[in-house]
Amino acid sequence: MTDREWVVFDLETTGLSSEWDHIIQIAAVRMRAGRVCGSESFFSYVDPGRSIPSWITQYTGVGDRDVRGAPRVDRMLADFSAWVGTSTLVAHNGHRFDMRFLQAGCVRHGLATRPVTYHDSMWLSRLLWPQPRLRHGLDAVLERLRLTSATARRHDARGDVELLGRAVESMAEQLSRRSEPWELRSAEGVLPGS
DNA sequence: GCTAGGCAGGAACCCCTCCTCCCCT
Repeated sequence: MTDREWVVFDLETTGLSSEWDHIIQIAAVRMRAGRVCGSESFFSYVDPGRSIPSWITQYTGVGDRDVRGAPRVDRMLADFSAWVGTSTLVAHNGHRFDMRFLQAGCVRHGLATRPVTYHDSMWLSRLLWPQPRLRHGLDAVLERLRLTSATARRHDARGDVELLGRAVESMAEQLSRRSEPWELRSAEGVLPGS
């Protein structure tokens, strides 16, 4: 499963609804052969074209001043798509959150799209720890893996993607050591392209 | 539009429908 290149990414947005809300920050790291390539990262603020709600600034640390002059979502998505190339995307709760925002951005701007394969790192967590009633949120996963960082700021895309990259690395390594067969679920989303 | 939207997964029940909880910002 780790023979393909993976791009682990995280979005910060103005809220939870891909219909009503907008991306304000994206960060990503590339993984090769199951290892995060520290030198290969992607980061951008995104101008949502409207004021960022104060509770979102409190939550993420991202305010109007940060996104002023930043690319709009259509430009960011095009740049991100070029950077991703043929890699498989990975995001935490990406199936229900991040991938929907990527799709919504493409639809909103009428961008031609290409298919992109993705995994949800929550699926990795459920595969590794299938016990019922176990939580699989990022905080719970980080706690089980005993992953902390003195520098990574949670709820900033750069901080979250640093921690998520290490979590994905660790979970993939633990799964690869298993003797019994297993299969990681994948799905198809979209990025700009043709 | 604003602290909220919507899906996944389980239960009950027989193949969909309903319910509850999770998880992201």
